[in-house]
Amino acid sequence: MLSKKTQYALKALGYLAGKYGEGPVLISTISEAKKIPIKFLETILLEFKQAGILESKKGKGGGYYLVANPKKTSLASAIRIVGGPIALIPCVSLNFYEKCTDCDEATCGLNKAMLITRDATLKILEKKTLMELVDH
Amino acid sequence: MLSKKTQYALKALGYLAGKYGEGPVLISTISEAKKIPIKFLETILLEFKQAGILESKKGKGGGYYLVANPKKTSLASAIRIVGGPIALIPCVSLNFYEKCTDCDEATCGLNKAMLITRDATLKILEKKTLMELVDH
DNA sequence: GTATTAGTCTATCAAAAAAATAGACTAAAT
DNA sequence: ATTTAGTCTATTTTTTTGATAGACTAATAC
Repeated sequence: MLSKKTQYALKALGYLAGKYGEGPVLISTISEAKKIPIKFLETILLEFKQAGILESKKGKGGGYYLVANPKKTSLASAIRIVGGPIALIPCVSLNFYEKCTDCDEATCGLNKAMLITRDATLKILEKKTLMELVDH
Repeated sequence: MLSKKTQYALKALGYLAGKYGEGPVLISTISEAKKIPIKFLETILLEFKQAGILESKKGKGGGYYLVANPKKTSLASAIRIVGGPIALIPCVSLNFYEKCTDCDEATCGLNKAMLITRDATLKILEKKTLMELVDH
């Protein structure tokens, strides 16, 4: 299950994707529209800015906006920025890999099963983009 | 990511699947083989017993064993017993469903994307069985 | 029938992660 | 200069996860 932070993040990105090309959107606007605690949302948006997905403008008429076309960013990369692993167990994670203490990956049945699962999940999340998060 | 408890659970079931038909296995044996804290493992095995996956025998020569052929139990059901949701967000979970507070599922883009992801994951986890967890 | 073995149950406890909040600071626009 | 709005640092609260202790009960062997 994705953490609440990650869910908030995806909702916020979906909202911004829907406003793409319309200039900066206030944090408070997103917060109210998507029912996200404003201070929590601030840190989420900052992380995306630091990752290069979002840009911001200060002062009057400021806010956050997507740098690139929402079709350019996959859900997988968005989740990784803010939420961490997509794989179900660490020994099968691309970006958050950790070696098992008690088993040999070459012979571990669990490893193999989870690897297949991760591939299927990833295949979808790499293909889907922020565009798909826009409500209709 | 699956909780450590769920990972322990799958490892334990894999071990028992490998010993299927050979009579009861001591908790302590599984604990040592798979490096699982014994008291933690006790509660996990109990949960599986209560769910009807495992059976146990007390006293000398006792232990835990699989009730049915390991091919009969899917990874999805094993995970659900001990670990909870497989879906990435609650509004898309079959067994741990929770309604979103801030969106309409019919029009929510996130909901739709996560539904597709869940289906793909589930398709695999429903097909794979405890048999696949056996090391080779 | 009593000693031993091994699972069962209840109760906590500790640590880590997740979620939320507060407030001072800085940049930009009017 | 003032207002607006994002940035940064710090802290707190809550929840979840992971781990442990010990008394109890059932079954077997002798």
